[in-house]
Amino acid sequence: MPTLIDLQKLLCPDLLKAMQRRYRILHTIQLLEPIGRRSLAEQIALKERIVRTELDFLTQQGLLSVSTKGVSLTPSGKEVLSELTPYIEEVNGFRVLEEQIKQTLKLDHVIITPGDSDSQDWVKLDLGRRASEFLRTQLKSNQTIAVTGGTTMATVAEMIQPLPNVANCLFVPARGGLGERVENQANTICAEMAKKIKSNYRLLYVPDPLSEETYHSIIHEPGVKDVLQIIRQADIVMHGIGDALTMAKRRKTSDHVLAKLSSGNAVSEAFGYYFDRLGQVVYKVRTVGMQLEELSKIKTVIAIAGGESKAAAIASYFRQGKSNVLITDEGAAKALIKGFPFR
Amino acid sequence: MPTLIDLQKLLCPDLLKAMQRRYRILHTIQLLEPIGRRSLAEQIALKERIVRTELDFLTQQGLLSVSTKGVSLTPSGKEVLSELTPYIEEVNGFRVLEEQIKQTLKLDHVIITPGDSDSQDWVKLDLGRRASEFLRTQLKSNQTIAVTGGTTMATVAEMIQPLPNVANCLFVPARGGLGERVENQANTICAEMAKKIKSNYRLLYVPDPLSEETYHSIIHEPGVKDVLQIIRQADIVMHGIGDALTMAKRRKTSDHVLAKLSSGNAVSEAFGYYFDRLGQVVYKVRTVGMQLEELSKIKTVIAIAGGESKAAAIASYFRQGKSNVLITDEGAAKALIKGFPFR
DNA sequence: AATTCCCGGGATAAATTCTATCCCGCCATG
DNA sequence: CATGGCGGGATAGAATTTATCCCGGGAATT
Repeated sequence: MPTLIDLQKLLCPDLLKAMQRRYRILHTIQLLEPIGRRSLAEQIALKERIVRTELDFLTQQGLLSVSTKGVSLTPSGKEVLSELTPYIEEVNGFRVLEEQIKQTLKLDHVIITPGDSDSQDWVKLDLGRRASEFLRTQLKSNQTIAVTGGTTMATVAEMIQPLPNVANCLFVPARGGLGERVENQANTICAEMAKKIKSNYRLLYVPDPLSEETYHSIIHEPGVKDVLQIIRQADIVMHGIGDALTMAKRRKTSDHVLAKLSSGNAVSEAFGYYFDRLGQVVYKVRTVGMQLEELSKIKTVIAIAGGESKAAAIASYFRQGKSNVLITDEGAAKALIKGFPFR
Repeated sequence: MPTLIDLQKLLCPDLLKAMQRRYRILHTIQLLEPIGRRSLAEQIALKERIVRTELDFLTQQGLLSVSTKGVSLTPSGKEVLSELTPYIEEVNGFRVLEEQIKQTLKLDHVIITPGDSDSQDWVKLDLGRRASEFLRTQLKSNQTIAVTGGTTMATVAEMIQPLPNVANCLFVPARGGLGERVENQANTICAEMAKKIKSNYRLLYVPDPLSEETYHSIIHEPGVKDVLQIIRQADIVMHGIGDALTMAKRRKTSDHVLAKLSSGNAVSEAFGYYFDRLGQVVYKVRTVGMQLEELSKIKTVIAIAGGESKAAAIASYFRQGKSNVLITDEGAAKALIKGFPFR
């Protein structure tokens, strides 16, 4: 028994595309509001005259309000967007994709957002928003959440909203500081998330990576030892998946290690582990924090990564990865299913 | 919780309009196939170039097949049309209209078809089709069906299809012959319906109307007496509702009777009864056959009438009418609800 | 066999809509 | 005060839609 969408795909496919386009416009406005026509046009790769036509129409329908600062969603615009989301996902065939990936990678949950983070910034924001919404469904009072750093995790912190029914949680960084911008460091993200949902946090002031000598010395520091203990007892972990060489360079890895990663055909990186296409660990940097083996004991491990170019890294990580939830975008999902690079 | 249609009405009303137009095209083709572009354009009041564009698209989508005789629905075209019907009715708000009329006229069932029979012939055909489909849901083996004459009833006979699960039914004319074309007479319609569903029929060879003297004589004729007995025991009655003066003229009513109908402000006619706007009987012609009072004893009495111009007659009849099912069209339904002429 | 009617496919011209691009004044921010 | 981003205004060219008509083929009717 076909749904209305199945019938409309056959009877007026062009107009479904129009619906998708308007949804995308509203959705992007929701993430970036208030935003002007030209910026929006740039974000969603449409000419400004076309965006204007659509904005005029949506405003006329009462879904947008216009000011000199830009356009924003009205309350009914927000409601329409929210109610429409499942239908748009049905149009996009996301349910099918989610199920395929779920079974292929043997996961408990897969969530796919529209777009491709490689092309549009708002897609990564949306990943963050969906990840925080998923966290909301899982989180209970008095729980401990360990989070990693990275740009995608930064969007989770940016998009997370207060959780009224949850109290007295504890956020900890899953690993030490990174050689990157402070706002993408686990400590910063951890603190921001904790503040936003009015919970506590502990920070980890250790370099990452570090020498064996320093490692053996630093793990006995009381301030470090305590946090490590908390990290190991986390109920939920949220982490990104990185492209191996990109992450290595970002972390100012030495030339000889870079050479090793290259010769080992490293594809992905998570928690200091570098994996090749088959999921084999080709390098491990010494870190203070959550270790890959420890993930097996944790009930909810959420991986967040998107972009078509990340598909290989995602597939590589999940060959051995212990995460049981993936939040990704349409670009990555389709590339995963295309069989590149796995199977 | 809004449906997808509610959301699409707001976000892309053009999509719904296009869907409605394509539905109407497919629907009209189903009723009149095979039909050419120019005829179809005329039927649905669109320019032939526009119809061509739509036909090209629908053919490309596999819903139509094209021959030198005209276009027809493909099997999947028929299926799509069938599956889409409830959605189109939701778009058109027919459910709401049906419910309103059901409650206003205190009926068991109301069925509304798209269009207005005043404007397009295919709408009357569709009334006939829907009426025969409804009959199919009600009819059981060994039942008796009494039918009247008229152009609308003729379309029921034209559109009815064999009923595999029903046997040994008996069709009888609800009243005697009319002063009109033979194909619209109750006898003809009765015979045609019976033949189409492989059942039996009895005919009634009596003039209608007739004098008191002839009446008292003819009702004792064995051939008439038997059929009258069967008519009174009918399980189902299907009848039309006529505009009073139109019917009177069609039946070659005398001038003095016409004057009486006019002075009595007759609005509708059924079973030889002429009703004014308030449902009062202003005139009764003597007929051999089903009488108005006898309808109360019959379980299923189906009235079939459409066209905006018929709304007054429908309302007038139902002020006192004993029918419990109405099958009408959108034009009549909307006029009924507009409060003209009742309430 | 001839004629008529309706068919699909072909075609042109005019009207309408869409699209690309740029400009102006206003407002907020640094 | 300068700068950046905003909405609203505007024109020109491109694309699509719309209106209308014609031709040859096939089927039905006379």
